[in-house]
Amino acid sequence: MSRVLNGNTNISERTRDKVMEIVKQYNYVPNTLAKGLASSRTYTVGFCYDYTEKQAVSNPFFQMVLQGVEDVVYRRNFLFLMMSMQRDQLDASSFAKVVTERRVDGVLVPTQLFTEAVHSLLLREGMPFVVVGEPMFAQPGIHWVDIDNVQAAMALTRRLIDRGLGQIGIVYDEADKTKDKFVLDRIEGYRRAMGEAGLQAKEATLERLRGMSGNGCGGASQALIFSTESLLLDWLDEADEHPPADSIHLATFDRSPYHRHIKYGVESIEIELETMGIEAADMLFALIEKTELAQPYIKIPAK
Amino acid sequence: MSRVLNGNTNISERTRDKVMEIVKQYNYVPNTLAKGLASSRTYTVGFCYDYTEKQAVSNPFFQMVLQGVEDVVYRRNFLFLMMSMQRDQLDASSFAKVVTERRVDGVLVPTQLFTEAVHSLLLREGMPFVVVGEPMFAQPGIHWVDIDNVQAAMALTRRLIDRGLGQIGIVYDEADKTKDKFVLDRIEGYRRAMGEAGLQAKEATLERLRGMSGNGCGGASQALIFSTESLLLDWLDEADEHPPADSIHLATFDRSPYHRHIKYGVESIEIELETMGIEAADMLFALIEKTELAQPYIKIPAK
DNA sequence: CTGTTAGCGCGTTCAG
DNA sequence: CTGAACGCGCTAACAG
Repeated sequence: MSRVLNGNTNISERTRDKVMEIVKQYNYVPNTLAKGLASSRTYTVGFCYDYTEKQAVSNPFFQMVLQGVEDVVYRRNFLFLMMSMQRDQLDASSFAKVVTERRVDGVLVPTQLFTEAVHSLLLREGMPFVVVGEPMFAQPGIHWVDIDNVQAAMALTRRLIDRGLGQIGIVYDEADKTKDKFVLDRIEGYRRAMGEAGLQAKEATLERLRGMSGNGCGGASQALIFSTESLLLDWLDEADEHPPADSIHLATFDRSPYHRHIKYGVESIEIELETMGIEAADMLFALIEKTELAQPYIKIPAK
Repeated sequence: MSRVLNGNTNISERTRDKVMEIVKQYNYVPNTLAKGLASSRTYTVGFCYDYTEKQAVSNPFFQMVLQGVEDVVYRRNFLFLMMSMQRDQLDASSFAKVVTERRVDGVLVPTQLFTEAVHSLLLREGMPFVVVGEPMFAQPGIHWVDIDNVQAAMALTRRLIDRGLGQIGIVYDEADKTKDKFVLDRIEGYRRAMGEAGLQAKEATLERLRGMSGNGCGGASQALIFSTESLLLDWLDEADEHPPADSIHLATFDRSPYHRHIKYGVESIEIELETMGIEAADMLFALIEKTELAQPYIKIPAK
């Protein structure tokens, strides 16, 4: 009986039909748990998320990536489990529990959560995994998918340059720089675009910008690119107190419907979060099925 | 052996210790699947979410509620599964799959997704459930938890009144009104607060407001309360084209860090989404354990 | 109190 | 090609 349901070939037409009929009759639903117990697979993948990140700040990231993941997971007839994890509280997390109990066939881990401790746990348990976002530390055998932040920053910068803006600065946060790889990539992309246009790159933290306030909050820039959205919000706070002298353009990597209602124009670039979720899930399934992967990682270009 | 792990009382100290030692020694991890198969429980609850809702619009709702849910789910040593569902595509949804395969012990369903079809499926399968948000249709035996939107609207309205604003209108969308119960509640709360203050309530759709544009986009109001955030965004779009003649205050029920940077002041009220998640999950566990519930539903007051 | 055994519902043999 | 038996790891019921 299990043979017909699982598409085994060695089955006569007649038997198959007979089984199918009874299946319909009793409207039989296979028990995934039992199936899993017998085949030692769970037909479930896990998605790990940051418990500490309580910010309700417009965070399309989470939802969009999830959307993509769910898409392919559903198509494969899998389900997916959410696993919370507190930073540096690995043992107490439901993530650790799920992995050690082997309640999933593979996991997706956001780069912010992918510490060396997480990595070794995964390795020890032999659990397939894909990191969402480029990992903060390089190690052979780690598969990941990320947005091509260098390329996105170049595109965004070029867009400002094409507008005739020559004085363009980029704002970053010192702490983010060591914590999030994408901040470095965005700065890098900005530099390249400026270099190609023969313009001078100017990088500053919010504090440095404040020091240059003789020229307003923009430090003599016509445009400011914010490496993260929260920096943009911080800058806006300060601009309320000390408005910049000259007109200024703002730009960021996240989109918000509020942008067009801000006093200053806010330019942004579309980042394909959903695609990232899809690619990550596809990669994970390849690992689960031990398919040979063409490449250890994928970078998704922004449009 | 199963007896000691599951906290059975009829066990001698000596045996318990002996078992525990061996457990440590082999660092044994119980297999939840097998446990589930034997006890016909899954130690998992499902959270159903809207697949069609692709809007990355500042939607703290989802995340915040999830946060609360995860909190209590984790504390109970359960896990939770995400189940997508397309509106009016019940059969094809992973929600239906999870429920009929009994891969969870109970589910949480957002009111927007809680149709009669969903209800009868749940009933047929005998699956415990809690609706997140007040259901659109009344039926005995449905348990739900919601924000007290009437109270929240009253609080928000009063806050505007206390500011000395007398001409306060509320904006709603005709379609939302039939689809989302909370819109009705918010209008109701607004009415009450206005009534108590002896002020005249003025309700309008965005279209009606446009008609009154002789007096600007606000229709002679000093303040506008938007029943949903997307309406606020729509209004802002129109205000860019035809700015209101007089100064105007805006108010809404969702918070966004962008609000304070909008040309007009935006007042908002804190809605305790996380609490809603906690209460919903608690209620679900009560149902799963067949505990007697004090009340069929819970309304959470806004601060 | 404790050791033993029969399923839970499937996949996977192994004979026929 | 097909039916039957066994085992996945655990709980629950049954004797001791």
